[in-house]
Amino acid sequence: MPEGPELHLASRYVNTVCAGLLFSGKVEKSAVSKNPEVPFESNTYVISATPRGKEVKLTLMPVKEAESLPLAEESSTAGQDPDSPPQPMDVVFRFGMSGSFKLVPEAELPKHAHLRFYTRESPRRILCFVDFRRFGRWEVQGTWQPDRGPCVMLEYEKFRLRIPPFEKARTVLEALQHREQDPALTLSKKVKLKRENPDLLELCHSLPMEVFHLGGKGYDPESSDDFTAFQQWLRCYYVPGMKSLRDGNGRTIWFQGEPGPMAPKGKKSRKKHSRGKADSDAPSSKETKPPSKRSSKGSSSHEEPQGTKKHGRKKELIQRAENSPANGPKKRHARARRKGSACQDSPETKAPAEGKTRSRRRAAAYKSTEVAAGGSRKRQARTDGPVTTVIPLSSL
DNA sequence: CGTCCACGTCTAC
DNA sequence: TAGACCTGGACGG
Repeated sequence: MPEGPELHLASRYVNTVCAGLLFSGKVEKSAVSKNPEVPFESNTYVISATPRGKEVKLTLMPVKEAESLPLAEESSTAGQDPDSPPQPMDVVFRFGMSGSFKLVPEAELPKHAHLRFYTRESPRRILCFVDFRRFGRWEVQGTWQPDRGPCVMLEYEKFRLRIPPFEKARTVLEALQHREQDPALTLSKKVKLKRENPDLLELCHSLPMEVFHLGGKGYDPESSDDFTAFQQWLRCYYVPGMKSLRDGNGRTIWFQGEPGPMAPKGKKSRKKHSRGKADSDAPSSKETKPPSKRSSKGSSSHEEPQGTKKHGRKKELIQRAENSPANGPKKRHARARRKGSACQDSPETKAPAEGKTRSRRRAAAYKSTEVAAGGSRKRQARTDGPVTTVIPLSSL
């Protein structure tokens, strides 16, 4: 679950479920993951988490057991000097598109659990890093990525610093200044006005905060099938009647009203998927199909959202929205597909068949702040938050 | 069955 | 600035 607020919630989840929980042994990595092994081993350790933007740091902290050093017992330290206790270790995670943490009974190891921390209890449990698409990364003894933007949850004030170097951005910020209210007002009045009439920068913070306060409704591995609260919260993303366009990076931007003067015009041909190189993980097959060319042009931004039009999603969404008993029989899951896909992910487990279909229609509406940020962000900067390096005046 | 799409980075041209 | 990296659900034929 990759959005900023969700990583924040993931961190809280880990700290909640792991509070007072003792872990033991080695950290186990799935065979298919290309991420590094985590060479940590301890008889007894605890786990805590720290969030920052779109990263979460797990700290593995060995616990000194005051009384438990019976000599014979320490046989389990493979490559470790028995005399020196294991050192604490930090592991920094990025979640990619689908990463999450989940604490489960050992008997219920989920599919795609690529990193596993075992508890010490008798029926063991496992804290898993679950990531079915495997875009997530972790780094042993990692630190926060240096060129990331500030955390919208914890470092919001940094967004107010560093006036962007380009004129238009400065103009915009000046415009925000000019919105300042009457200096004669009391502070509480000013705060109140600001709350009622938030500017762009204000929203960069308040939106993720709102998601965070949805709490378990938005991110909760225990009841991860229920996204209704989050969907209710969304105003544009996949909301019927809203428009969407693809930006220069091929990302679909949802919005209401006019797209603005910087809207993508040309609509270049889409990315195509073709070659897939046979990985040890991949199901072989002949991947030599010609680049399927389809050039969807003409991004008529009025009309319906492009994505919805093409695939009838709008219908689907309206249907969902109207999914009340009064609407008569829907054919909804007319064909419940049960594909027994070759799950190479966790070969050693019999992947509990888990038939729930999770809704995919959930994501990052708060990201819509990027719409206003225009396309000119710093080259390499990751999109942790609205690191609005340039906010063209015209886009406001 | 094939195509398209999805909450994000990375890196090779 | 395109692909690459992945899995899997929805949909079209």
